[in-house]
Formats: sequence, structure tokens, C-alpha cells
Amino acid sequence: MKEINKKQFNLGFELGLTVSAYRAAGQKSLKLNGLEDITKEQFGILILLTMRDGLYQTQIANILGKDRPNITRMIDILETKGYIRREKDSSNRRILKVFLTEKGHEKAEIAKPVRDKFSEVQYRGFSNEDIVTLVSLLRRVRNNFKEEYN
Amino acid sequence: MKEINKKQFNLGFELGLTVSAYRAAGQKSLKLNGLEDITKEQFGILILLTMRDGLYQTQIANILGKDRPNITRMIDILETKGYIRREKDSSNRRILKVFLTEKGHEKAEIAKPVRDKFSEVQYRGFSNEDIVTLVSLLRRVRNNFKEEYN
DNA sequence: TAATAATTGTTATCATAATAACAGTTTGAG
DNA sequence: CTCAAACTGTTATTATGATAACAATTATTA
Repeated sequence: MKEINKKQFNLGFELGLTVSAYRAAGQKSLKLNGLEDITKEQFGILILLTMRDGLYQTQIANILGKDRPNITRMIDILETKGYIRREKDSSNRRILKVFLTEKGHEKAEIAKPVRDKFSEVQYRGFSNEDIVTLVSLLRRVRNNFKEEYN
Repeated sequence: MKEINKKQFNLGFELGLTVSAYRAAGQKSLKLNGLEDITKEQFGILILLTMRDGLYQTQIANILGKDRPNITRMIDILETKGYIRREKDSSNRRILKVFLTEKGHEKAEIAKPVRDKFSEVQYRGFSNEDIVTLVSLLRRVRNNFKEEYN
């Protein structure tokens, strides 16, 4: 392959379509299982808490790769719906620890097999090498941006 | 490579970080060149129109991979700022054709080298094969979703 | 031809993404 | 110790992403 037409490999376009498809598929898989009262992103928080209950908000933000204002907002929604609760940390009054309620635990357990199915679908037909290649190429792109634009 | 830890290759997480980095780098590159009065997405419309002026809104939406309500909104902003104008199509009264104004042409021409530099940075260090591999892996993911979730 | 369906752009609504700014709290340098 | 810096969560604001619904128009089909 000597030459390629760069316009057919517009990364922004491809990333945009892929993220859209990813979100749409995630939301669809929730809907197929009667879980559409909260979003895919909100489920990310619930499922994280099943593994590490009591994280505080900044930790959740860092682990999920989101920023604090967004986490505040999503946790507001989850708290209003009764899936999580905030609890003050006695040793550091800035911190609010986040815990699943009983209802939240139940919800997350229902969601787990749906997420596992989804994870299986996305990489269907991929070898381990394909997966590693895809992720490492994405990381290289990020690294290029980081080096050029801070 | 026999086994990989799937958690280290969470595609949603990687895509999210990459899209964030992509947008941040795009916005930063605009800012470095004094072009921060409109966004990266809005520039996508201006630059598209330099190649195919007079497209109507649904065409723009399809070409850029966005939906019509978003295009309506972005074009509202661009029109308010004087970069584009809408013109009724005489042969089909549903259609609004979109044209660059003189100011819009000037803006897009200033933006083009910035975009070219940006395009170069994202794939820095990539062979043609790397680029084709990345894009085709993303397409395979989308195809998996399409086949499983419609 | 008349009724129905599809297309185009729009509005409304809700959620996410991102940034700036703020109060309260804790940390740390001098 | 004191005061400036950093951290934590929040609020506000702007833009994008996505869906549903609508009026006006055009295309289709019975």
C-alpha cells in the first residue's frame, strides 16, 4: 500500500460514529432488558461501586475518566432515584463517600450480565491481538495530541 | 499472547478518553490560532462548505455524521455570527440551502491550515497500515453493534 | 385523483462534556 | 503557627448528542 486517501480515514469522523454507535448500542441493550430508567453512564457508576463501594466522588471521576461536575450531576440523579447515598467522611470533611443502597445493589446485579453481553458483542470476531492493537493505536493518538498540544 | 485482562482494554473508556483528547486538542489548536470564537464542530461545517457550497441541511448532517436537530442549532449559531446564510430552494420548498458568506469564506480559509496541521499531528508516527488498521477496527466494532442491536 | 407516506427543517426536552468560578476544608511552606 | 496553595464538591454556563414530535411540503400508491 503506497498511498491512501486521507479523507477516507478521517479519524474525527470515525471516532464520532463509533462513539455514537457505542452509546446507542449500550442504551439499546439496557432497554431490551427493561433497564432504561437510567443511562449507560450512570450504570458505569453503579457497577464501579459494586466493586469498590464507598469511593468518593473525585475517585469515581478519575476511574471513569470523567470530570467532577459531571460526576456530581450523575450522582445527584442516582441519589434522587434512590440507587446511591452520599456519606460524609469523618476524617476529611471535604469528602463525600458514595455507597450503593440496597436498591442500587439490586439494580447493579441485574445490569451486570447485560454489560457482560455488551462487552462480548463489541469485540466479537476480534483476536486478542486485534484488541490490543486497537487500544494501543487509540493511546498513540492521544499521546500525539498530548505531546503537541500539552 | 494467550490471555489479556479485558479490564485494561475497556473500549468505552478508551473511546471516551480519545474523543475527549481529540476535542480538547482541536479546541486548543483553534485557540492557539485565535480562532476560538466558534467551535471545532462548527468549523467542520464551514470547511465542508468550502468544498461543496450550497448543500442543504440534511446533506450536511449526513456528510458530517450528525443529526438534523444538531445541524439546525449549529447553523443557527453560524448564521447569527454571520458566517453562513440560508437560502430557500425554488424547486423544493422544504429545503434550505446553506452558503458561506464572504466572512465565512475568509474564516474557513484561515482555519484550513490549522486543520491540516491538526490532521498531521493525530497520525504522527503512524504508517499507512496503522491508519487503515485503526479505522477498520473501529468499523468492525460498529458492525458488531449493528448486527447485534439493529 | 385522493389519501397516505416520506422528507425537511424545527422545537422541545433531557443527558453528557467541558470550563470557570466559588466556599469550605486541608495541606504545607516559610 | 500562619498564610498561601491545593483539594473537594458544587453551581453556572455553553455546546453537543440524542430522541420525540410537529408543520409544511413532496412523493407514492391505491
